[in-house]
This record gives sequence, structure tokens and C-alpha cells, in this order.
Amino acid sequence: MGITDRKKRQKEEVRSQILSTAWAIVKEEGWQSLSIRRIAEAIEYSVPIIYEHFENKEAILNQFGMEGYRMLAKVLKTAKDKDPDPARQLQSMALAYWNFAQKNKEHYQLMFGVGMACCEVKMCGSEKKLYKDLMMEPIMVIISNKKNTDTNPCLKFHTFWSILHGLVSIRLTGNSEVSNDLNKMVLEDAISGFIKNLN
Amino acid sequence: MGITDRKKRQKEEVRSQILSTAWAIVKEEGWQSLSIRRIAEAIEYSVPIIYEHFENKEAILNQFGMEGYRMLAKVLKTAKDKDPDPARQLQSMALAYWNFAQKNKEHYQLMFGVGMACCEVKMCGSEKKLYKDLMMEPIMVIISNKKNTDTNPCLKFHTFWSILHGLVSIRLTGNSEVSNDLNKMVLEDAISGFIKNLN
DNA sequence: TTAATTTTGCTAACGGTGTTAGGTAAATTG
DNA sequence: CAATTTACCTAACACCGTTAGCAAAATTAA
Repeated sequence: MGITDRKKRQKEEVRSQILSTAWAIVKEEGWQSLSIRRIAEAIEYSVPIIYEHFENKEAILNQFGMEGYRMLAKVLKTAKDKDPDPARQLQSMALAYWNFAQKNKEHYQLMFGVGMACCEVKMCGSEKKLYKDLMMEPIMVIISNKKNTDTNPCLKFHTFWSILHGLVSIRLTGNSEVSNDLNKMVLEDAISGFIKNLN
Repeated sequence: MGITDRKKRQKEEVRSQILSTAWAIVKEEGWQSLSIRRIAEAIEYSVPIIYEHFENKEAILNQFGMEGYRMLAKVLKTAKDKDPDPARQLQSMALAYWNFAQKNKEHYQLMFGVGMACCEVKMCGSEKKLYKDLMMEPIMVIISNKKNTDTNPCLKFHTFWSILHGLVSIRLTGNSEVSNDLNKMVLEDAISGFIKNLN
């Protein structure tokens, strides 16, 4: 039956239209602007049609989430394959990870629940500065005690903070299955490594 | 005038009721369940009353955001004051930071835009595993090449990932004012420190 | 005490969201 | 040509943040 074939193709076409339209909206205006109604309007179909292709809005988001993980795996693989040395592999993969997040901001946000529907806490400048200063001070003391004068304290503070925040937010968003105890061990491991490197 | 005094007190009372009720809702059901209407119902006032105390919903959230920063600064300060040695100060503050995030999950989410209105990307188990395996492999190689046999590769992978994710998500959420170039330098700094520590 | 004015709080609406029940018109089948 | 399936839409439900406009109460002035 060629007719049912064509119908299947047409239905598939609508499905991919939904996804591509959704992506266009996200790219232009961010995740917060993505709504079922806006997709429906853009593809010139009524709202319930979308629910014939996806169970709900989350199902649409999941498509992009999975796509993101596949893309990340791909760039990591190519980075890894460039060199047989494991240490250089790690360096290269780290850079690839960073580049992926930069070039695919929207994917990364979805994959790790970062900055979605954020509340724009920008007004607390002075409150932020306080805890920043607190963490910065001992770092500067350690640096000044060493002969290595070209160490950037601001850079070191940022490294310190990144380690902490990465650890915490991975646990908070439930992106990991490790226990609290292991998480705490990771913390101590990472920080002691940081301090060793500081000297 | 005692009357205007009492009125001011009563108004202040309503304001703090709004905040405490909002907090109760968040604690019980998370940020996604917090709505102006639910607060109004709980304090037994109509919705517009809330707008007499706060410009909008975001203003309410900002209160908790600022409170969070103040709390964080406090615990960091006490941690720092426990020891004059800067290295031990860093260790202690790192632990304090971690404990703060654990005990004040809701505050931390708000402060750093983590896992808010997240899309629950849980279905991509196999997709996740792929990139995990890729990053894990070179770590295991390095570990096995060294004599230190008690190094946990799973722990090391998590450290590696935390550094990366922390760096990325801080930049994505706009929680930092550093440039892309500096951010990249932090990346290289942190990773080289990690690898050095791995050996 | 009464009239004018301010304060206080409400109802009801606007425009938006995700989701679904129920009905109509078109296309396919018998 | 009639019956049935398929495709699709309208309209609603229950939420959301936000605001305009009005009624009642409290305060002040005469």
C-alpha cells in the first residue's frame, strides 16, 4: 500500500517539523520561550496534533537531551583518539568538553539542568563579594609564601570554586548515582590536589 | 501616633508571613510548586496584597537568594577562623561549602540556578554511560601505570567531571564576570593540577 | 456627629502555560 | 453510494504572574 506509506512519511515529516521548530525557538529565545502553543502555531497545526507525536512537553525536551549526550560522546571520542598518551587524552577531552558546552549551550543546559528558568539573582552583588573574599584570602596567602610569583590568585580562586560548585551541583541535580560518602571523598581528593598544585 | 505604628507592625507581620509561607511551600514541594496564588491562599489574603509587599515573584526569590549568600559567608567565616594555616583553611572552607549546600539545598539551587524547573532527563541512561566510559578509560590507564594501587578510579573520574562541570556551569549561569579566556585558563590550570595529582 | 478623604482589601479580568475531551469533516473502505 | 475509519480542530479545564477598578472600612476634618 503506497497510501499508508505516504501517510507514514507525512506523519514523520510533521514530527521532525515539531523538533526543528522547537529547536529554532530555543536557539532564538531560550528554553523559557519554548511552549507547545508556539510550536503548534509555527508548524500551522492545532495544539493536540503535537500530543500525537509526543506524550508531553518533557518528551520533546528529552529528545534534545539524548541528542546532547550523543554529541558529547562523539566529540570526546575524537579528542581521545588524537593521542595515545592518557594524560594528554585527559587534557584534550577536557578541552573538548569545554568547547562542547560553549558551542552547545542549550544542549548542556538541558542535559545538566543548569540555568533553566533561573531566577536571575543578580542583585546580591555585595552579598556575593563577601564569601568570595573569604575564599580568596587564604589562597593569596599561600601564593605569597611561595617563590612562584606568576601564579594568578584570581584564577586560582576560580579553580577552587569550580571544583566545589561542580561537585555540589552534580549531586543536587541528581546527575550522579554516587553516595554522599563517596561525594565527600571526591571533595577531599580534589581539594588536596588543588592545594598540592598551589605550592 | 500609636495607630500608624501598629499598622506598620501589622503590615510587617504580613510581609514576614509571606516569606515564611513561601519557604514552607518550597521546603515541602520544591521551587516549582511556589506560586503567588498559593502563598495568598495560605496567608488568607487575596493575591494583590502580595504585590503590595513585593514588586513581583522574583523579588520574593531574591530575598532567599540574599539570605543564602549571607548564610554561606557566615559558615565560611567560622570554618576559616578555626585555623590560622591557609592550607587547612581552604580544606575547612571547602568542607563548610559542601555542608552548606547539603543542608541548604533550596538556597543553593536559587543562588546558583541549579536544577530549577529541570526537565528530569533521566531516560538517557545508555547515552550517559558512553561519555562516562570515555572519560574513565584514560584515568584508569594512568592509575594502573603507577605503583600507588589504592587510587579509586571511579572517585578520580568524578573529580575530573566535577572540575569540568563546575567550570562550565559557572560560566553558563552567568555567576561569574571572568572572560572566556580566563575561564579557559582556569580549565587548563585545574586539569593539569588534577593530572599531576593523579601520578 | 457627620461629611470628606484616605487606606485597605477584594473581585475579576488579561494573557499566558500544559493538557485533554468531544465533535466535525474528510478520506478510505466495503 | 453508504459505513467506517482517520485526521484534525474547537473549546474547555486548571493552573500561572500580574494589574485595573471598585467597595468597604478606617481615619481625619468640619
